[in-house]
Amino acid sequence: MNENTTEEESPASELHSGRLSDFAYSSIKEQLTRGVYKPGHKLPIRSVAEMLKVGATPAREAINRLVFEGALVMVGPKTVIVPHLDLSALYEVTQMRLALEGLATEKGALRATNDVLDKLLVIQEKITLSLEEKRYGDALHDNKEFHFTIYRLCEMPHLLSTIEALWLRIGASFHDLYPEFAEAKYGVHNHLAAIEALVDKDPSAVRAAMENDIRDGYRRLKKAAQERLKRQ
Amino acid sequence: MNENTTEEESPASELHSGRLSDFAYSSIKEQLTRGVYKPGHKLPIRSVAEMLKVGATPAREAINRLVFEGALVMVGPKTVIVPHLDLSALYEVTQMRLALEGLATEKGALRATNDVLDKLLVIQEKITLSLEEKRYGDALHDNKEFHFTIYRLCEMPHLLSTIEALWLRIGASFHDLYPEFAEAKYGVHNHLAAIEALVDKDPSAVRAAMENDIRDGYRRLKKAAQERLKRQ
DNA sequence: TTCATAATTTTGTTATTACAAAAATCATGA
DNA sequence: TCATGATTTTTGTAATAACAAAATTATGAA
Repeated sequence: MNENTTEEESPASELHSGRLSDFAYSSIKEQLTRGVYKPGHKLPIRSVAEMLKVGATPAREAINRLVFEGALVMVGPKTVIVPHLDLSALYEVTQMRLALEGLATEKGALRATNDVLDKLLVIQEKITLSLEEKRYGDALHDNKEFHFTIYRLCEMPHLLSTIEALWLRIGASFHDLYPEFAEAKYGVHNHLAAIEALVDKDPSAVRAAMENDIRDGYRRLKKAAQERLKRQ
Repeated sequence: MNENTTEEESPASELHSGRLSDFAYSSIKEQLTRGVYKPGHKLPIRSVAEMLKVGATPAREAINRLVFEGALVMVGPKTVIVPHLDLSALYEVTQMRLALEGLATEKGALRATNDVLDKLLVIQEKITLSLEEKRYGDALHDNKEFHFTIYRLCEMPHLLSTIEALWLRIGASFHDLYPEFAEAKYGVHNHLAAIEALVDKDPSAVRAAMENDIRDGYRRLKKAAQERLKRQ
C-alpha cells in the first residue's frame, strides 16, 4: 500500500479495531475493488506482509479469507492469484445478484425518504461526470454506492453482506476491461428509472429497474470479455 | 469429536488435503450441524486446539473463518460462542433461501436422472425412519442431503457454496429445539411433491415444492423458537 | 532450440513464544 | 446478600523459526 488515493492509513495505524489481519483484509479488498491488481497477479504471503508492513500471520489470514470467499483463487498448492475472468462464474453471480439484489430492492423500496432520493440523484450525477471524464475507478465506486444505498433500505444485514461478497467475487477480474465496457453511458437510464419508481412507491417497478441494470451490465460485461478473449 | 457416527478421522489423520486449518474448520462445522454444541457455548482457541489435537494457529484460523461467515459469533473481544437463536436472522436467511434455493432448484430440475430420483427416494425413507425413531441429528443430516442432492443438479458451484453458508448460519442455533420442531413428520409431503414434479419435468413445480418446504420449516421453527422464548 | 532433469530458491503451514488485554475469581465492605 | 474493586488466570494476537513441498531456475543431452 503506497500513499496514493486510498483512505487506509499507514501499516498498523491507529484505531483499526486492533486486529492486523482485519487491516490486511480490508487493505487487499480495497485494492482489489480499485483494480490495482490485474487478473493473474500473484499474491504471496510474504510479499503482501512486506507491502503492508505486517507479519506473515495476519497477511496469511487475510489472503485465506479472500480465497475462501472467492475474491482470490488458488491455482496451485502455493499460489493464489487475482482471478482471471470466468464467464461461467459471471453468469452464476449474475443469477444470484438478480435474486438477492432484487429481494433487497423490493423489501426496502417503500422506506426511501427524500434524503435518500436526493442522495441517489447526487450519486448519479457523480457517476455521469466520472464516465465523461473517463475516471472509471470512481465511476465503479459510485455505481456500487448507488446500488447499496438502495439495498441498505431493507435493513437486512445478512442479505447485505452476502450481496457484497458477490460483488467482490467478480469485481476484481473485470476491472481491466472497464474502458470498453463503459463506452456508453452505463446504467444511467436504469438508475433514473429506479429513482422514479422509488418516488412512485412502486417496489416491483424499482426491482424491475435494478434487475434491468444488472442484466444490462451482464450483457455488456460478457460482450467485452468475449471480445477481449477473442483478441488475445 | 468422539468416534461415534462422524466420517471425520483422528486429529491430523491421513489425506485431509494437508492443511490442518481445513481439518479444524470442517470438524467444527460438522459438530455445529450435528448440534453438538448448545447456543451460548464458548469456543476458546486453545480448547478447540486441544480437542482437535492441533496447534493454536489452525484452530484460530478455523474459528475466525466460522465467525466470518456467521456460523459463530463474537460477543466480546475475546469470546466467540455458538449463536443464540435470532428470529430476525432466521427471517433474513429464509428470504435468501427462498431466492437462492428456488433458483438452484429451477435451474437443475430438468437434469434429474433416474439415479438421482432413486437416491432422493432412499434419502426420504431414511428421513422418515429417523424421525420415527427420534434420531433428530440423523434426520437433519439427511434432510440436508435431500435438498443438496437437488441443488447440485444445476452445477453452479458458487451458488451451492452460498446456499451452504446460509444453512450453516442458522443451523446450529436451532438444533436444540429440534424435538418440538419435528413433532409432525416434517417435510415429507413437500419432499414427495418435489420428487413427483421432478419426474414430470416441471421445474417451476419443483421450485414451488421446495419453497413450500422452506416456508413450512420456517413457520415451525419460528413457532418453536417463540414458545421456547416465552417459556424461559 | 527443446525438453527433461537436477539444483536452488521461494513459499505455505504450523508450533512456539511473548505480551497485552479481557475474563474470571476472589476479597472486601456495606 | 449484593455490589465493587483487586488479583489471578485465561485468552487472542502476532512475530518468529523450522520444515517440507512447490515453484523456479539452471543445466544438460538430444
